[in-house]
Amino acid sequence: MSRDVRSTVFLPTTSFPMKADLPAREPLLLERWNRLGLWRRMRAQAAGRPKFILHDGPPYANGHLHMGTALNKILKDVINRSRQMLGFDANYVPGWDCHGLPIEWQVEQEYRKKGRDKDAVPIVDFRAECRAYAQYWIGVQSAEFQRLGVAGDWENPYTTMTFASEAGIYRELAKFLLSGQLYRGKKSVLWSVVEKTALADAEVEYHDHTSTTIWVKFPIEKTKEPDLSGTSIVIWTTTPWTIPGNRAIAYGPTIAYRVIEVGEVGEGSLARPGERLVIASERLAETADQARILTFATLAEIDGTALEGTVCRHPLEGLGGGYRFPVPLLPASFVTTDQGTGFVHIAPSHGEEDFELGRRYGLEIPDTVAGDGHYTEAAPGFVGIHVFKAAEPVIAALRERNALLARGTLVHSYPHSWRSKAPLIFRATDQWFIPMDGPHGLRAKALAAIEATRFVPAKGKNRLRGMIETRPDWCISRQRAWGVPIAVFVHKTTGEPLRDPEVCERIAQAFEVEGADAWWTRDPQEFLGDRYRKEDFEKVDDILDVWFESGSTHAIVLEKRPDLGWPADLYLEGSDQHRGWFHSSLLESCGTRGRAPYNCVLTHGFVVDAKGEKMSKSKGNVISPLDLMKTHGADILRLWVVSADYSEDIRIGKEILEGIGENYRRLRNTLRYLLGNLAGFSASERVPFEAMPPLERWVLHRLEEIGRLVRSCNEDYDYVRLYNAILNFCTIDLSAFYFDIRKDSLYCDSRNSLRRRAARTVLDILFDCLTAWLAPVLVFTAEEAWLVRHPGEEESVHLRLFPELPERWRDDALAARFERLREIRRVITGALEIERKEKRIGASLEAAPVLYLARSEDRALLEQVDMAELAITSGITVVEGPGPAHAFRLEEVAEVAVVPERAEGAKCVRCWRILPEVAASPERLCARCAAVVAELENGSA
RNA sequence: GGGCCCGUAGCUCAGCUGGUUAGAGCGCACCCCUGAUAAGGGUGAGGUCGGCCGUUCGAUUCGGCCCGGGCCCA
Repeated sequence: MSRDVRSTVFLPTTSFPMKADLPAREPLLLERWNRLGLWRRMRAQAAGRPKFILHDGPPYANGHLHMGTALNKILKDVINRSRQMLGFDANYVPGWDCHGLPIEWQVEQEYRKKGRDKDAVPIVDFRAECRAYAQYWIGVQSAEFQRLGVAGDWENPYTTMTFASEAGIYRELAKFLLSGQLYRGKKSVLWSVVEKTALADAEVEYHDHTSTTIWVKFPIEKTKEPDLSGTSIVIWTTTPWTIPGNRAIAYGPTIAYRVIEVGEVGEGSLARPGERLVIASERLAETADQARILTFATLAEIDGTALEGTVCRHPLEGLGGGYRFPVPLLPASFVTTDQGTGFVHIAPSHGEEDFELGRRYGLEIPDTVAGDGHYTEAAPGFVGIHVFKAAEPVIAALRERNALLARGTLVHSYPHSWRSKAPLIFRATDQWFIPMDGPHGLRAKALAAIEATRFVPAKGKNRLRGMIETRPDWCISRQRAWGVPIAVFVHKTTGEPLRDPEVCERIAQAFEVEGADAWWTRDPQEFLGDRYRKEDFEKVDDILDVWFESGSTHAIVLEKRPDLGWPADLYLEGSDQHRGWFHSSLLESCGTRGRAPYNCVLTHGFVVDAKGEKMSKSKGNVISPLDLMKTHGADILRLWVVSADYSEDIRIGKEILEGIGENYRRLRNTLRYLLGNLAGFSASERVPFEAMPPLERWVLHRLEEIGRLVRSCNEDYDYVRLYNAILNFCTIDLSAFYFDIRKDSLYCDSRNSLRRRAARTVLDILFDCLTAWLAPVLVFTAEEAWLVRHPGEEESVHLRLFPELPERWRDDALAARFERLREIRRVITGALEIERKEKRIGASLEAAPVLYLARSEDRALLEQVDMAELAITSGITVVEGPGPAHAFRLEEVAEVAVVPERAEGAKCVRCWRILPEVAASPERLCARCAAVVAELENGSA
């Protein structure tokens, strides 16, 4: 052999590295896209196409990204990019939720560190600091989202705190006000009597607190149940000061109760022998013990349902001339027998459950306690006493009336103010509500809108419907500073809010110019104009709940921006947003526009650890997307997103990421192999479909099939299915079959050979398809691969569309033939595997098996293709018949038998096939290779 | 405690309206190749379909209970 044969072999060559090194390479691609102005180009290119609008649910502008926000944004990005490549104009405008308590809280904490007092700072200055704080985190999060490869209008996002947004949100509120869908009512909220303000849940700390507990007798006045007449209901409470506010007693309809008559009592007992009491059976022993009742007789056992319609007298009846009202017994599911007596005293002003129950049954909601913690005139006998000092006076009054059965103390977890550390109380306060029912029928509209909306997965519909069906009126007011004000004037004598469109418009215009601060800085008379006098009105100082704000983004973003549109095609958030954004957006939009702001709602689950448990700092199982960026890269994270079923909770952990890495390498190597074998490919080399060998036509058939899957999976938002299909295609069809078979042709056939040219034509198509299909997910890798093949300053895979594949490629009959061929091939590889184990062969090219086919259809199949080529053997002999008994067979492949034989002849030094003709060649080349080598020598000579 | 939901091989997922020995890829084990080489090919072992009890001729698929987990309320 005179020359280096290896140099005549067309081995793959590419600059696309096998090692991805994503953490280093991705930032370079991001820079390139910024230089290129890729986003603007994508928009310009899609101008005029049908729009696809995924409206971004605004994350809260506070803190770094976590796995949940990363999952959410990546999923949105995959969908948007896919729609863009499907031929839509998928503009994506990211947004941020900026107002609200957490930011106020952070700013206030910074104040405290510096020893400043928030209340001493003018509200407008405080709001400015909150604004700056939000702006800072918007910058941080924006950079982090972009690092994940999320494409969007990052230069022009929306936020809820721009002056335009504040004005827009106020205009939405004004729609509710002017249409009569806004009323002021009472609500029981956690209240600090020290700061004289309502507190939100996040401002509450729970500490142990020692409370005085009391057992109180409520004499029955009226009952249907004869066993109950002349008895008293016994309640237990940890807040004696709420007794003046009592208006009802709750019982459990499924709880068993007992009527007892007190026998002997111990020393100091407040119980009187002979008196009759009603207590839950399960709580009897404990209660008797506490009351020092030594003996008692059970007079009757009754079900909770027997208590229906029973009415008691108030235990303080007559005190200070008050408490002369009936105290009804009401059924409630929250009554338990874990503690107490199985009866819960209900003070509608002083507890959430109490309040809701009171509202449902139309109870009075008295203002028994003022903001500073002192009893009002509504608490006769206690006026001016502070509730924290009320236990003894209340107990004394109860004892006087023989209404106290026992007292004690209890150490329990109790809410305290995070600021003053003082214990909190529940107190009825004025709040603003949007009614769910009534003349506007918001609930009915919302339920109808849910029916008209597509939910992915479908179970989301039930969840949202269930919440809308049972929710109380929407309380939209908060007693805070950082938000859009409920800019409403209430008439001092009528108590009615002023509903004047001109006033509202003046307020809105002021907000547009100088932001919502105007509500605090301007003279109210400016808003009221000439027709009203500010002295006649009370200016509301509450702000809007942030859920109303984010619920209005459809109006201030989709409707207002000319590059978007209303309603949205899709809202996509985590499943917690059934209670949150899906919910508030639905109510806001139904209240103002009569329908949902979205046509489709997609929900995803939560990110959990490898065991399926939630990630938390205390468990130490938190995985940060920002860390993964540094160790794995965004494409790995993105691949993780599409490889998981987002309709359920999504696990992440070391093993899972390793698996994703394996799959990533498979995809990357597929692209690399394509690139390597496409070196120097040009259009002139292309072979028309009709001239292609069956194997190529089969690959094109598979491509066409997957091309349709790409479209249907996008329609269904089913990325796992698509991802698995593409991965399996690369692994089973390409790597293990098509690529393996075509190596011989690609490496050794003449450059002019039809077979090699057809193969390269198909590789080119494969490259086009795979880079496009992977581009929405592997945004960096697909771009990197694309640029290797299509270098150019202005080039980007993200400016492409998914290829339109000709339907004529579809050939189900051909696919069926290949299915059978691959079955037969499996019998051959199975037979060769035994030979390998027995060390009779190594490479499959060392074999030239005898293939016995009993079926004539199978023999006909083998006439259309070269089975040796498909099985990568040096030869094959096809014989009619069942084959000898010792032949290799597979149970699941009927009527196929293989007798392995070693290939006869010598090994071609170029293509490594073992053929008889090579033995006769002085250069040890097969006929094909000899011709190719000659061709190359002539060409180079 | 209540509402909604989930639980198929080590991992990620398929399994239509109940019906033959429950599938795929990855991983794993073994073997081969050394011209995709921190690659590639082949063969194989892995599942009492969370558990228990029902309905049924028959249940991974329907019902109940329990266990484990998640979201939202309380």
